[in-house]
Amino acid sequence: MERPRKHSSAVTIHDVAAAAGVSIATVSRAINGNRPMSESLRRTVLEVAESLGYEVNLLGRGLRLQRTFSVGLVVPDLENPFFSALAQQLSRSFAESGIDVLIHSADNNIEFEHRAVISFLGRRVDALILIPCHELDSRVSVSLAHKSVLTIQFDRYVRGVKTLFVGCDNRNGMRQVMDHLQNEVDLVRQPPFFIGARADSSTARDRLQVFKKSLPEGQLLLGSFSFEWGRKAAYQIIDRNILSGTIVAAADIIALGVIAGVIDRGLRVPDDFRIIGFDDLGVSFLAHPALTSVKQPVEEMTRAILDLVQQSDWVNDGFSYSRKYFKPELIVRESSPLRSLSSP
Amino acid sequence: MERPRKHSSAVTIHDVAAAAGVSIATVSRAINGNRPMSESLRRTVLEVAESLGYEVNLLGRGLRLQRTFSVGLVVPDLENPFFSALAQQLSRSFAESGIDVLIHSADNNIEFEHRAVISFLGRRVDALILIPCHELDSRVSVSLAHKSVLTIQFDRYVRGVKTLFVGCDNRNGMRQVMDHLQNEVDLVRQPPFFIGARADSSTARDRLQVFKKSLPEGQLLLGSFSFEWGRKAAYQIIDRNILSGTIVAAADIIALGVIAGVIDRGLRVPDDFRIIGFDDLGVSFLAHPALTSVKQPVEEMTRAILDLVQQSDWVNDGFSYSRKYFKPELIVRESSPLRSLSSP
DNA sequence: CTGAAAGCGCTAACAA
DNA sequence: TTGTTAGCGCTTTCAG
Repeated sequence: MERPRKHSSAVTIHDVAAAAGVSIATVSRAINGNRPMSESLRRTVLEVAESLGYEVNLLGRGLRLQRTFSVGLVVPDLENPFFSALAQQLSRSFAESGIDVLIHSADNNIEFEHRAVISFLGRRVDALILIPCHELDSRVSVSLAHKSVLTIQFDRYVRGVKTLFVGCDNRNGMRQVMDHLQNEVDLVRQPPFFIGARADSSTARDRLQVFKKSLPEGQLLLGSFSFEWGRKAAYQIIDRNILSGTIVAAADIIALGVIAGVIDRGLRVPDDFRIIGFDDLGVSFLAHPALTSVKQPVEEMTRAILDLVQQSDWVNDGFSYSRKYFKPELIVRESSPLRSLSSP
Repeated sequence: MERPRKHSSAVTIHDVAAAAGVSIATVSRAINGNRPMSESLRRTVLEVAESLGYEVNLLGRGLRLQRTFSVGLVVPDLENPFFSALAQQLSRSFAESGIDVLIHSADNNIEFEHRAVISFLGRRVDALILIPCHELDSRVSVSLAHKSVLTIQFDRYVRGVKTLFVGCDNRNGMRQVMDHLQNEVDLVRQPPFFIGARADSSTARDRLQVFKKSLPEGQLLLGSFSFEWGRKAAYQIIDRNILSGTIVAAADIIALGVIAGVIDRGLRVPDDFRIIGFDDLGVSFLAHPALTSVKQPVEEMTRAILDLVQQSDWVNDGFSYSRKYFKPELIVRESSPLRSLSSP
């Protein structure tokens, strides 16, 4: 009964038309249901379609309509929980819109990222949402996309290509962190550490710059957005015989590593080190103790992307170049509690 | 210079043909490069194509070829790091094959999962790789897919639909865990706990069954594959005034929660509780102390999927129904060290 | 070695 | 209200 034939040459609109004794136009109308036709005929046709197991061929429809009701999302790395959380949220926001979110991972590889873009362009997605791997190297991919389709940079952006952008106001977020510290720590006696990522993405750069500017005497350790780097950096600090202080991490995934490193060395959070993260998204709920972090308003962001895509159906005169920055919010938790550790 | 026109009505093979002064057939041949033609002409045509910024329209090609060089992957939830790791690995294995992996998240929702399947079928993917949400409820989606396209169930499977399957031998893995315990713990005096997931997926069921069968006196706590459940279950155990023992978790994500719960209550791993996970994939590297776990051979599994897809190009006589189970490997780490805690 | 033409499945003018 | 037909962009027979 359920043995499928390969090359089952799927049933088409023609088969349905033949079986129902109508023209293919009628079948199309019945299916799309947007144009006047006799209700009884529609029902019959739909029943026939159903019984034949007809499923619309979206290649044919897309070719004809010049619209595929799909958007492509290219993420740098699905294994990074921050990005997979963004992907998940984006899918969720699009779920009821009738637009599919197709996801491609670049595996942190400029070459693969480029192929993903080419592939999505070839498949004629209605929009391309791009979290670029690299601030400079991703530029060709972004501008290639921008030439032929509505392109939205998400979370990070490359310089020099004026596409739409939706992301978080990282500078504002880091300023909130610095204000928080100002109230809780004697910044001069006990200058905090910044464990960040090398400035090859706009997020890494923005977060770093604000820290540096507002606290020039702070110490910087730069690596990658990864757990391993956080742990290693914590070791480096402690092995310099610094046994307490404040650590600002550029992302929660780093902060998690820092916590692990601190504990590995037999010290405690927040008693010895107070630790602050960024993102509050992805794995941050795994942190122990609960992590003070800057929460990105993901849902607002992904909804904004949906709006941009839907709105572009109506606005035909070229793409606008707006950048939407969403304000994040510092959430103080156990890893950096609200009692002052500084003493006069 | 780079201002794009909306409705830029992308350049087609006809434009290239006109510009190069040849027929569209020639352009097609030049691009696909599989059929004899004068090398010099080919070069010219390709140059023209390049200069016009031509990109092949994969909808047209797919319609004509009845083949899209793409596979669809439907995962239950990208926010679960285990699934996003599988997705990442699958993409990686397909990277060099010329076949795109398009990913859809079902957001743990049977309805969305069904839509994802419909969507992929409509887009005529060459194969559908499915990690079903639910052992029973996903059946309609799986069998729908199975009717029209090469369908591979991955990691878990639904009952009653004979598709290909690629996954891990969970029963064998759990048996390795039990053997490990047998050597390290006095199972009768100190019967381990199993913190698992309700048996609504084949993985949850297989792991649970082996534990139950080989240790009927063990205690079972069943919830979901989540960090929160692990933590809650740990609280439940400790709040019964059980302050030491062995805990087998059905997945690393649960084990992470268990560790957090144990530490929350002021106890230690492995000194008070020895903890064992399953998967060794996704977030397991975040565990602290390092987690004893059953490592799934993901790379082998995803490569097997690639093989199946590629092989199906050659084998035309229906789909075979083989199930490929890959042997996992217990890796003992700090959370359940190799010194015996049992005393004679 | 190259071109003309058919047709993949679909939707939307245009006719009836 | 329904049918006929063109054509979206592509590859591939079949002629030349």
